[in-house]
Amino acid sequence: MATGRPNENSGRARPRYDALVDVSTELFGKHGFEGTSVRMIADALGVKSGSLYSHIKSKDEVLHRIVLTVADAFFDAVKEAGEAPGSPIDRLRAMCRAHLEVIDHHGPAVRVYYDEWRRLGGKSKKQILTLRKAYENCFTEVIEEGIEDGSFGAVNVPWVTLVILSACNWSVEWYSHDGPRSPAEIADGFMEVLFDGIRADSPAYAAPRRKKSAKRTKRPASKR
Amino acid sequence: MATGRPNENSGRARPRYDALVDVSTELFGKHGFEGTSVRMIADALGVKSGSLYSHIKSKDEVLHRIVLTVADAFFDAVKEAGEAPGSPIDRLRAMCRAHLEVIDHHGPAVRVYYDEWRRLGGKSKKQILTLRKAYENCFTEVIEEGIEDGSFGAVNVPWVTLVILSACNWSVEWYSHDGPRSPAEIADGFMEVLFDGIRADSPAYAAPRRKKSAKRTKRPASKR
DNA sequence: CCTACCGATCGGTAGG
DNA sequence: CCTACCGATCGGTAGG
Repeated sequence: MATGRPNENSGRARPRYDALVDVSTELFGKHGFEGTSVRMIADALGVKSGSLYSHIKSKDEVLHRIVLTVADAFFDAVKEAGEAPGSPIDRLRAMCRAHLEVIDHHGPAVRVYYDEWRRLGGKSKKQILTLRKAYENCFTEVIEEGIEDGSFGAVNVPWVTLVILSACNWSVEWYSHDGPRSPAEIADGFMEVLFDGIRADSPAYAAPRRKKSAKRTKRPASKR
Repeated sequence: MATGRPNENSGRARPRYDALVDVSTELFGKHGFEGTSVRMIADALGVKSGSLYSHIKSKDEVLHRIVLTVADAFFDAVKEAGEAPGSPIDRLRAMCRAHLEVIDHHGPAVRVYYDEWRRLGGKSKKQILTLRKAYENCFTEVIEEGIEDGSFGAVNVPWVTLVILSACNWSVEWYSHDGPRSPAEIADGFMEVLFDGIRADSPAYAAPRRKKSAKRTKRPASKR
């Protein structure tokens, strides 16, 4: 939050600008940034293309705004979840859930974020990379705390971080708001795999079967 | 393999066509498909843009060719690794390694595959989705075998499949040929996390410390 | 927010 | 593989 938005102007409401960003988000998500013309945006707003430029300086500015908003949302949500009270495993679960909830809530803007952030210019791109790094550090810190307080074993922190980040980030490719699993259920699924592992002699699989919950045999949302 | 390439012509060598695809791959990877013009491709080949059309029917055809080649490569490599003799855990490791090796070997074509496959038209897109589904089934099958033969616990197959696919697929975002970790080392890292989990009472973390190998405290390639 | 327009560039074709 | 060109469209600006 407060990372500095393009065209920021003292918090005044700008409904035209917001509508412009919203329809641009839809179009960038569907056709890609380069595949979307300013005339497509203007048509969707019911105005002529020249009129857009009283609200924006360039098409790139709109992309920057979309990507930055999502990067802020991921960082803020995960940071808050990671700092809440609770055991390391519960906080890790809450961070995954928060990540999935951002995907759920921001919809097509998240697609634009993942697909187009690298097309941003030098300074904007660095801003995104900084936010992303801070986001990742939230995960690393909770894992390290879990090792220190005995919640987790002597795991390899970077590998564990990478696996959990991969699960969260890849979920943009298959998650659907209308799918069969909620963000919370998906976070549970991730945590189950990460916590228990798959080795046969893990305490998770010792008789009597099925601890925790009965959902071990159900399936998650369809994936690709 | 043999999934039918666009413009296929009885295996005859077509060095001009191949060079065209190679430079297009580089340019699509750097600027995106929509951000690359046929004139940029022609310039890189040292010819005029009109001359390209004696080798290709359209710019879209080139994208189809690139994406299909990578989809084939992933499927073939993972299938072969999954069918080799060995324990389920070793085969799973080999499949991850094979995935990373495809990323390593195909370089920018893999970027294009992940970034642009959804811009393909209806029939081409379905072809890609079919290959991807078959690729994923390879993982599911090995995991199921591992449960049956007692190598793994009574894990939730879809969630485990999703986590391992996420780790493999997300690696395109951070893997570098010049990075500190080989595909085999990365596969080992993934398998370590997936097999052992992170719970403190896993046999992996029982005293005496450090089984398997001593690299539990080293770090993987930098990630984002 | 509009009209009118800028120069540049787009994917692709005709005919050699 | 080239010249020459097609009509369409690009992001953006001037002046109201």
